[in-house]
Amino acid sequence: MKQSKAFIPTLKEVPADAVIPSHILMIRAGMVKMLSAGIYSFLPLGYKVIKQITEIIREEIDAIGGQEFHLPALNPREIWEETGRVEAFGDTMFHIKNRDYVLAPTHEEIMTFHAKGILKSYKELPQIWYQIQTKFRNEARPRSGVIRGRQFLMKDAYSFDKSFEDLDVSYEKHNKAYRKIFDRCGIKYFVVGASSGAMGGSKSEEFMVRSDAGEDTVAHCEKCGYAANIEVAQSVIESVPRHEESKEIYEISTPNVKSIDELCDFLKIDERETAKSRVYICNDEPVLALISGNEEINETKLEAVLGAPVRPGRPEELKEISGADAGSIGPIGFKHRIIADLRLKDGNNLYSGANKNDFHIGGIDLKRDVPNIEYFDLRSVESGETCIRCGEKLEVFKAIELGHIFKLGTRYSEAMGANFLDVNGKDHPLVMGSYGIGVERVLACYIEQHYDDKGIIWEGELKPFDLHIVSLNIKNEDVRRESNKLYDELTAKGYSVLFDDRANVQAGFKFNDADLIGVPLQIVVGDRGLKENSVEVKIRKSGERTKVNLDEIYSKIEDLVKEAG
RNA sequence: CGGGGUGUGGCGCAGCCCGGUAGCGCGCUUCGUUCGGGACGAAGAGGCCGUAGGUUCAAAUCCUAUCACCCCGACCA
Repeated sequence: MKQSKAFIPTLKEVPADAVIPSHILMIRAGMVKMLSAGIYSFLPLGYKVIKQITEIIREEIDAIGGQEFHLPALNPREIWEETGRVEAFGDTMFHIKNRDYVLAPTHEEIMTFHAKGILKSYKELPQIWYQIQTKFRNEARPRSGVIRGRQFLMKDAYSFDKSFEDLDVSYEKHNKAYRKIFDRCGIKYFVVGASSGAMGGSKSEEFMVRSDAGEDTVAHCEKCGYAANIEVAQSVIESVPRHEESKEIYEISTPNVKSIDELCDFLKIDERETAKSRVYICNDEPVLALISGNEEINETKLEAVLGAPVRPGRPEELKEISGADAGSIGPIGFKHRIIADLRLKDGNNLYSGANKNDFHIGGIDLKRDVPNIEYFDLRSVESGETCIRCGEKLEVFKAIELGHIFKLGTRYSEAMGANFLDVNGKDHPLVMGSYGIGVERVLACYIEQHYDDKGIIWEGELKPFDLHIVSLNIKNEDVRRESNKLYDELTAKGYSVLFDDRANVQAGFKFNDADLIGVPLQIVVGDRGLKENSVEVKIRKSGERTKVNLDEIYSKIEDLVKEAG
């Protein structure tokens, strides 16, 4: 590809609207251009990489028996009514104004529609069907470039099995295929097990990539691979000590002391000697949640414990419920349900609010003084805490969900009546799995993990080109002749080559463009080197440059391509 | 949806407070010089200042409405 003819509109300046590295670099390298919020055009360079990603996905899904479909994005609304998902998606689903169609946000219903009445016998199972197509979701807030868009390219596969045991097999095939796909893409990822909850599915796992631009917070153990969403993550933590001797309860005047910090300051005590109170309303009933010191209650865990949504009590309600305002509430004399974080289990000699403004109580023994207390895991895991599985340190960080494999079960087949006949001629709903990959996210995540201050650094299978010939001063006849010769021969040898043959572009400009685009190997052809019959080969990743005699350039390139991938 | 911010040439921005008919850098066109890490000179092209109303002799600038985009949060997979 000759750059003088290629449409690769690189940008020197950082676009005002882009914030995260991958977004900035994709725009600057001329890979994408935004059309509207969350809607991007892929320009030739970006699309080239996208095609390579989808090719890897195709190979690996085909290898486990997948068959590719091409499905409509425009769907009759009624098919989505059958499974109740028009309501479930709500405003996230795009509706067509002048006909009763919706734009498909995913394709469970459509695949199930095709299975229905056609996959009639257990003999035809299992099937793995997939597609790589654009999905539409009316995201309230698109962000981070291509990572959360209103339309996005997704590979989604669906498996159809005759039993849950067979589903396990299909699921495991995808699990392995996904690892191969992301490994081949050169992405560092980890797998988070997620309990799939109310969807009726039994198991789901998310393939995640660490990134500040992520929308999920996870706890991860580098050593043993334990990974969990912060909403369910656990760690080994020390409970507050139970002292030999339990003191008697006593009231302390604590004027204007509201926060735990203020309380510790005022009484010259450690935060572990305190129990913080938060009042939540659940099913219109107040619940007092106690947590050690200044830790935060994890509301998702709380909701799981209580089995219903919660909301923090409003300031004006608190006095009515407890007799005091926030900052002076505590378990002693609290008339409603009391639950506490495990860390506080059987703690004694604790300080907490007195349910009387400007007073706290000391000498609290939860075992003695709060007999109805219940203990649960209510706190969020924090970085540096101990892994429950291997004892190493956990890290807590943001992550992007790249892929999701999910045992659906019969939710869709039952709702839509997609049944098959077993050996005995008996009707059963197809047992389904669904497996998604955000294709553009793969690209964005790759860049998030492979860049420096100059630009993108391509390696491995995703690289848009093997080689970048950078010809300095192509008006010089020797340079022109040798560059063209190199370009023709390297292309003939089967390398994909980007050739910066632009006249009237300064050397520095070309170097910077080449670093920005990030092809792994640059071959710099200039008259200076040609006088010694040599060109310079630069490895983009290390910045290392070597003079190579033209006589041995092809063998050298062969070695370097192998090395640099 | 709540909070904050921004809309001025292809890109990045100044001008707005204090109204007087639009400017800078990059990019683009032509010519010349240059030519190994984003060159230099000269001459050009390109904007009804997001949109719609209003105030005023006069609006990029003041007022109102509206739209778009970005960030934080909520929501979502």
